[in-house]
Amino acid sequence: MIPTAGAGAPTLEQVAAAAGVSRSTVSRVVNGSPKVSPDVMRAVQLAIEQLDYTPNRAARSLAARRTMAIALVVPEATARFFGDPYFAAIVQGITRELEASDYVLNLQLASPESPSDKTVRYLLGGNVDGALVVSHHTGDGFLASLGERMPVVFGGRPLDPATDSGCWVDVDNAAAAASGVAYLVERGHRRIATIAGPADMPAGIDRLEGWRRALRAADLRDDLVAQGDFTLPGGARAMRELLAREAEIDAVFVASDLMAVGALGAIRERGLRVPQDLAVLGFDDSPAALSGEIAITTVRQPSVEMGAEMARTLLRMLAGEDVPRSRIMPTEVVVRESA
Amino acid sequence: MIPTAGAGAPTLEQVAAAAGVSRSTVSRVVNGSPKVSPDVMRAVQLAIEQLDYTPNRAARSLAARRTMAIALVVPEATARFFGDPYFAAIVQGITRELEASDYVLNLQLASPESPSDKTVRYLLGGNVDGALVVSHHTGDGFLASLGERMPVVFGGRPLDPATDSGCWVDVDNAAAAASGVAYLVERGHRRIATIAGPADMPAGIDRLEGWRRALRAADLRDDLVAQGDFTLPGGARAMRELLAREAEIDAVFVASDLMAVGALGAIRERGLRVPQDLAVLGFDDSPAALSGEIAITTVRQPSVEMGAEMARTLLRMLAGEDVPRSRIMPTEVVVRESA
DNA sequence: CTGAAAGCGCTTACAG
DNA sequence: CTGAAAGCGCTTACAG
Repeated sequence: MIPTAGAGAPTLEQVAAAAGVSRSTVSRVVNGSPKVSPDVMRAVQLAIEQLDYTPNRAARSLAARRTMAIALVVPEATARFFGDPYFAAIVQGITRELEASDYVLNLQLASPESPSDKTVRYLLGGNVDGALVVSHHTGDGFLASLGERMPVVFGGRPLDPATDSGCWVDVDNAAAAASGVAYLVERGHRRIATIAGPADMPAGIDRLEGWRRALRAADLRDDLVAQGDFTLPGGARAMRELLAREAEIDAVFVASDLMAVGALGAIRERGLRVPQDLAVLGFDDSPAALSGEIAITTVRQPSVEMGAEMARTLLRMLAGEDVPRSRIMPTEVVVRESA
Repeated sequence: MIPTAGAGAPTLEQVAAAAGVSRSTVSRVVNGSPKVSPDVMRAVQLAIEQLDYTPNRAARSLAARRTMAIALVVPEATARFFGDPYFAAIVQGITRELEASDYVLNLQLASPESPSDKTVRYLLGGNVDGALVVSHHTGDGFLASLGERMPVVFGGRPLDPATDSGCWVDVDNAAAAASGVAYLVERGHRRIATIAGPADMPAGIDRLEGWRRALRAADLRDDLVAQGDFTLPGGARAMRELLAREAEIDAVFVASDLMAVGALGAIRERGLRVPQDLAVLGFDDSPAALSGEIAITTVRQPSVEMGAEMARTLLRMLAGEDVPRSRIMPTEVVVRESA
């Protein structure tokens, strides 16, 4: 016999009867209303304890017109979501912050192109009170305008400031990348390539821009660009392409640590030493930077903290508070072995 | 001004009015009841379309006493959940199967020791109709007995057949490991070590047992065991330990591909060649097996398919169908470069 | 095949 | 500070 979930669970009505008060009063206690006398409060809490009462979520949602659920929307294939420690950090920050709240997190893995009908219906069908959107791409107008329909916090700046809505948490990717590349220049590197992130994502666009900016400031050539896709094999592929194109490269700025790990593999295949023959600078400071034999020097962004800040901001929006449109977090160059 | 989610959404009542029928009839159409005349059905569908109606999930849950939500419970730290491609495969299979259903998936990352109050309340509070539990450990009596409270499908056999409840999907880990080790023996290896998985998990216990069984069958010594934890650094650590203890090792069976990647790094540090000096056999056939420079020979388990099978089984339980208590999936040795 | 009505378990003004 | 009552938006026997 298969049991049924939540069958026979005690109701607020039963708690009220047990405590000898009205349902309204039990509701007030459950929701932490301040205007309940101490002794009544105690009686109700006792009854709740004895009956092991848990409020029915559906009934609560229906009556209060709030779901107490938040969607985490990630327009990426499952494999990429799980493959990049960056996401792990973001999720960790989010769950850490939500743990203390009454909200639950619902994960919506969408396709990178445009969200499925099911995702759209889910989001717009009143199933969540707000959404956290991470890793958004150009062309996803639906997500970009989601902020007009419900409270939304984006991880990363909007691609098109005109159409985009909602708040966001980000780092100054261009400045961060530029400071990393400036470090390479300072160390004496002159032929500096880059492995860029996707050209349809803010992080991809801005880090490339930062690399460019730093090279121009140093009067160096900015022609060595290989396109990456934020995956490990993509980083390896891009590095091979770079190596095939130009033998004189003495440093490479890779737009994510995971791609940097791939690049390191490609460099090793060619028998080159890191950092002696070729310096490698990553971005993120995710666990990937420390996963290989050589610790990767990287531009650190506080990913866990960014996830936490996203959640915190959404929680405040949900509580009706005013929040700043954007929050820019600090970055720093973390020097290790690879550069 | 922050918008409110789902505000002003059309109700079933409005659809009924627009279509000129009763609410009951609209409900029947929405739920695909067969006893609705074709023309009425068409009229209702038209009204639904025009109003862009989506049923209110909370109201539906409350009235039907079903949540249309499934929990995915993973008693692992965020970092491990995201770090191992095995989980990615499982989730991929699950979401693929659920995509076509009306159920949504709620991720519950719990601590490996015992689930937090919030997780327990969430599961028992009638928030989901059933649960999928992956990566369970000894000592988690709550999860083990969850099957007595609601429909549950486990990924992996129960640790204690007596107290455990619910259904499960698994491979024959012992037999699979034994066949892999038999392959190593066949290739002429004689001093075969193992890096085991956690001793509090079925997969850890059974793969170790399989390694042992195959060695004894071949009259070889089974004393070279190092304890791993299913993480990459853990695999590297265990391999270093093995290498320090015994110089004559000519092969190692590693209980997961991710640990095998770590082991490969440790072997390279020692200047040994794979597979010439030391053969490495992994387990899973996850993307990790192909992530490095050398393709890892591994014991394949159909992880995506196992996730899909778990979801399928739960869906059938939820539909009131009888399902087999367990389902054992096939495995095979995939020969590549490392052994 | 269709509708009227009760009810799912809560919250929330409104009175007092 | 507390309670009676309406109502949230659905589903589901029950009649017909």
